This record gives sequence, C-alpha cells and structure tokens, in this order.
Amino acid sequence: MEPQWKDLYEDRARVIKAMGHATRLFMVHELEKGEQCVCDMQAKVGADISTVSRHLGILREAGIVTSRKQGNQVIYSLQCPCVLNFFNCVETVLQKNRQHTIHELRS
Amino acid sequence: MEPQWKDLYEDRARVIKAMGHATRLFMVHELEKGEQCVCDMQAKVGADISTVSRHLGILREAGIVTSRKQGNQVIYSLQCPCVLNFFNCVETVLQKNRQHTIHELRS
DNA sequence: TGTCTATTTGGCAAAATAGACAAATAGCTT
DNA sequence: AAGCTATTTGTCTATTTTGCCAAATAGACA
Repeated sequence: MEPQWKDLYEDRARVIKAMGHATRLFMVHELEKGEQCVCDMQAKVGADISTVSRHLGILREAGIVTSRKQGNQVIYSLQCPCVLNFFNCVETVLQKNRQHTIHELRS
Repeated sequence: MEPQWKDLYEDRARVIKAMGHATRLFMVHELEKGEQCVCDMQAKVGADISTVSRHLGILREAGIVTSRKQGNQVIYSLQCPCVLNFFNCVETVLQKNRQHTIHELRS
C-alpha cells in the first residue's frame, strides 16, 4: 500500500477505532437523545468516572463528539450524528451471522 | 450498563473493531471492486502473506466478508457491502476535523 | 481563602492487538 | 509419492488499549 493511501486509511481507521468499543458505542447511542454531562454518562455506564472521561475524550479526539463547559461540568454532544448510521449496518451483519450459525448447527 | 445491553454493544463493537484498522479498511475498499484471492491482496497490501491472511480472517470472523475455495486458492468477497457506507461518514468527520484545525491555527 | 463538586491527567498492571517467521495444511500437477 | 503453490496456524515480541486509583485542575460558592 503506497504511503499516501496508507496515511488516508490510517486516518479513517482512527475514527472507526474510536467507535470500536462497547462503552463508547453506548455513549454515542445515548448522545442521540441529547447532550449529556460526564456525570450523567457515569451514572449510565457504571464505570469509574475517570474511565468514562477517558472514553469521552477518545470520542472527542476522533471528532465524533464535542464538549463545552457549563459551570463546573462538561457537556458532551454528537458532533457528527452520521455515526449513528453505523448501527443499521452493524445490525445487518450481526443478523446474517446469526442466520449462518443456525445453518451450521443444522448441517 | 445492564449486562444485556452490554452484551449487545459488545457484539456491535466486535464488528466495528474489525473495521478499525488501516489494512482491513483498505481490503474492504478493494473488495468493492470484486472478489479477490489472498495473493491478490498480498500484492496490494505489501505485508507478509500470513499477516494478510490474518486480517482477512478477522474480517470473515466478524461477518463482513466471506471466503470460498477455488482450486488451491481462497477467494474473499464482501458479505455485507453496507460497511462501505462507513466511508462517507468517516470522511465527514475527518473534514470537520480539518476545518477545526484550521480555525485553531487562526485563533 | 477554604471547601465542595465535576472533570481530567499521571501512572501502573492486565489484557488485547499487530506483525513477522517458521511450520503445518490443502490442493494441484507430474 | 514428490514437488509446487496458496493459505492458515503456532509462537514469539513489541505495541496499544483498557480500567482503576490517586493526584491535579477548574469552577461554584460560602
């Protein structure tokens, strides 16, 4: 793969990799409902607050979400809601996988 | 996050994680043009054949591609072409990131 | 200023991932 | 069977990611 292409695909992979974690996927899905502060997320995710903050930081670093300060809390929101489209395709993949598993068991 | 939800999001993350690598993204993009054997991919990617095979295996394991045998070679093709839709969104994210970088440099 | 709440960051250990080489496997072809 | 090509798998090392605790930072408010 030529260096130019490699760089391009690495940039793209960085964004997708940010989505490639159960907690972060959940966060993105939650943010579809509206902006939320770190403490809201912490309550829903149930991990250490520092862990939650790091996950949100990864999403922000990737450009998927943005944050703004409000008083002493930080509020996150979806910067690129198009990532929600990932879910449709992912569900299609998972459904096909389930069908194949059934067929394998039958055969 | 309740265990049921956690499992769901981990399944989803598994699929997305398979896409979260420059080489594998490149492979998916190449497969848009049509099915290809491992040796074709190897020539394009330029890594060790075992590495290429492993990457394709990860995509297959995730249900994104399928493979079939033809003589002594294995031919891979897209099982769920909907993953190609990821690229549109990812480009949107990257473009927004570039705009922000420019604004930061100006301010 | 001191204190409280919210969030981020440093640092560490465990786990997962990536990539290479060598060896094993599978299917031609002679 | 022997030799050849294509692919996969075992194993190892290096790197990255994850998640927690503790400490640092930022803002609100008495």
